[in-house]
Amino acid sequence: MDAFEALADPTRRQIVAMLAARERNAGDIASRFDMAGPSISRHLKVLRECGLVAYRAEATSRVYRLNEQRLSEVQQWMQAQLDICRERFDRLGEHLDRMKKEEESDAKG
Amino acid sequence: MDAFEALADPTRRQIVAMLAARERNAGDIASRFDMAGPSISRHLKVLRECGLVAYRAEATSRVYRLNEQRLSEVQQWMQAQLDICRERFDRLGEHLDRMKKEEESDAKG
DNA sequence: GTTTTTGTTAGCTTGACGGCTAAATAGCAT
DNA sequence: ATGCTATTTAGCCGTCAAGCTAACAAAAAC
Repeated sequence: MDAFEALADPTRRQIVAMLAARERNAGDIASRFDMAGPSISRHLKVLRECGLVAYRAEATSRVYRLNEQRLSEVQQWMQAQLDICRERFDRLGEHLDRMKKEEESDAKG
Repeated sequence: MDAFEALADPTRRQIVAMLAARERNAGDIASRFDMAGPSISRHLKVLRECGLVAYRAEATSRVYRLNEQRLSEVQQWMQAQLDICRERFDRLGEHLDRMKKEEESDAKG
């Protein structure tokens, strides 16, 4: 499952948001959801496998952290589409400006 | 289906990218995929219903365009998480700087 | 070494998604 | 009116995601 699919799930987005603020162990994360432990564990696995989070073992617990790099890749795709869209919009503005000027000079000439 | 789920599908992301560049009618979009027309039509419906695209009727065809606003909302969520993550990282940097300074003044004193 | 704590894996069920073909709808042309 | 083109809707099917419970693994504590 890729990062886009992983982020499609609201529970996983919440986990990402939690880890953006600070790292947490699996139990801490699970305790904040009204959902069985194994279900959260699976969500964490999905996030791990697509590279959105990583963890380190610490005694019996696993401390998860967000992988800012992978999230950034997704963000950049969104940004790129917006840029393309807005750049086109800007061009349209310029185009209309040109049309307006030509119209004015036509009126004069 | 919300915008995050809609963007989880690669075909729909391609459509979004196509429409970021310029508006296109349904047939034009469909022709660029090795997939039956109705399948693309369904993808367009999903994108419509979550507000990522809109269309206007033009003769027998429907001209689709990207709704930059909705895409922007998704982008902003990503950005917010990254900001939180990076702000924390910056704080850590400052913290380490403080520690280093204290260490230095300890060495002197 | 057994028990406790913490977390993951296995196995099952259910519901939704995404593809297809066939049929319906809507505008345009003749 | 009839047919032509563009697009969507209906209905079907296979796959897969996400939830649950029960079982397993590994480190820590006693």
